[in-house]
Amino acid sequence: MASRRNTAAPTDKSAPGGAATAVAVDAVVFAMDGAELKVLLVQRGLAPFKGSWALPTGNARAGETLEAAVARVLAESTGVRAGFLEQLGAYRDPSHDALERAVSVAYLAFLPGPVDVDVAPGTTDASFVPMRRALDRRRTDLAFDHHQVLRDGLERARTELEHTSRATALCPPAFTLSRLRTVYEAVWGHSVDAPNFRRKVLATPGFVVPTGRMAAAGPEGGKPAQLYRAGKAVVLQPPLYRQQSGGRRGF
Amino acid sequence: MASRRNTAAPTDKSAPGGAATAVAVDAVVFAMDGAELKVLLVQRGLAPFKGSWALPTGNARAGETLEAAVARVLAESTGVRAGFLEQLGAYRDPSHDALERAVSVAYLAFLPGPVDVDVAPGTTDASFVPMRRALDRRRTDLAFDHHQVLRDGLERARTELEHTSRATALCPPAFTLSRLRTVYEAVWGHSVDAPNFRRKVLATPGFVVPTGRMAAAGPEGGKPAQLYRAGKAVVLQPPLYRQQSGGRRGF
DNA sequence: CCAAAAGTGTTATGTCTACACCCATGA
DNA sequence: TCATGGGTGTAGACATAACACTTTTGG
Repeated sequence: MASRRNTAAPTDKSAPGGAATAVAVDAVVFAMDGAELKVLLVQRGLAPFKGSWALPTGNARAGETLEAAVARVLAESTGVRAGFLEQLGAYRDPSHDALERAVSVAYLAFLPGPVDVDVAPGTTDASFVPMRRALDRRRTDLAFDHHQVLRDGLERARTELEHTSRATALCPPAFTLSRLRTVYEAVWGHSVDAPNFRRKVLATPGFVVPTGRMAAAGPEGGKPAQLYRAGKAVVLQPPLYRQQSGGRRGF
Repeated sequence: MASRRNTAAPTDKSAPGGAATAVAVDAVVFAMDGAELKVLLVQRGLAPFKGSWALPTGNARAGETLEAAVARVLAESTGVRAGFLEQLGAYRDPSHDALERAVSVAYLAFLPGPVDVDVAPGTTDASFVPMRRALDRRRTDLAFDHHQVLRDGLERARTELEHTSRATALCPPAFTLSRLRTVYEAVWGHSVDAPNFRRKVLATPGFVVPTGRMAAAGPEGGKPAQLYRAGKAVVLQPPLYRQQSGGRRGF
């Protein structure tokens, strides 16, 4: 899954010449793997939290926007390139020493599937791990306040799926409505009625656009499905409501 | 409106003994004044942006949470105390010099009405100004990236009113449903049908609770209205939808 | 009595949910 | 022909918007 990378080592420090900015950026990168939602984690090889898992993180450089910083940190520490990174919030790290990590700003990104991950110098492992495992404190010990950041990222993703078309970012360029539905089911943690889902998606102009092509039928048969691509709409009006979180089947 | 304060001058710098944290906090404080929405601004008496208006802002101190920092900065620079401050987002200041304001974290608060505002040392004026004027670049020149922060704050307030009971924070402890409706109209920038609004608010359990008391009738007469107080519900289910922003009457 | 504002009723229209049912494919 | 999954139909429950109407006050 993760391969040792050969490129030059990132410093993971502030840019030489610039003053220490004390601003860290964290990346919450979600990806679908089959019907399962996974998140990108790295295992730290250096203090603090050596040996713990963590979200990809690093320091912003002087003169760099936060978006550029998180994209660079993500690429340098895992080799992963994310298209759109959306700000999740700012976190005052409880373990902050005065200059380093005075504050960290978390960003959220969606990928269609798990991609090859580099293990950068300073880390001992890096991979996409199932959400359920990543959020379980008994099984995964996350560095800094990354447990809270990850929880917030999941909650943000859940409401994003209700109100925007961002779910298509968790699908490949061409996808069936079933694939899109499994995204909703994986993120929300409960099943979604297929006929009604189909109608609501197609009734929202610009959510998905038919490609005219068909997907191959599954190995067990079944009617071949129409292939769609993401449309230009961003806001879903009306929204796609998830189940009230009374009976939780999710994480 | 604004009174000169006599208390000790805040330093508006990082705490003595702590290292420079480079983390600024900004406060977006909304208040209702009659049927109008206003925002708290201060006129800067010091560089940078001397003479410009700005949101109350200052630096976080070492060891201080962001919430504590913004509450302290708000109180020190205007004398205003806000109950609940909600994080709006992190902004990389385009005009940042390496150590100061490397990043600023904005917070949002609601007050029932304009309160007395102190003019702290380092500022030449401070008051609640109408949203329309504050957002109009030709009439109000805001320091830093505060124009964008203010726009984001208004947009956040608009969606908060749709999905949560936060609108009650813009009302006094006891209020009529008409008062609550004017809050929605002021923030959304369009009128709301009174009968339907009433029904939806009362149908949402825990949104408002009747006090049993009645408000006095207005100067021009009219049936006296029931007084309500805020309930314990936070999320509105179903939401109170604002008008689609096709015909904008607002800001 | 009139104007003003609170509050109730009503109706047409739309939306959501749950589930029955049909269609096309692989084995 | 059967299991599997794609796709359509539909009926009841529920929510919404628009507006007519009644009630209670001050002038």
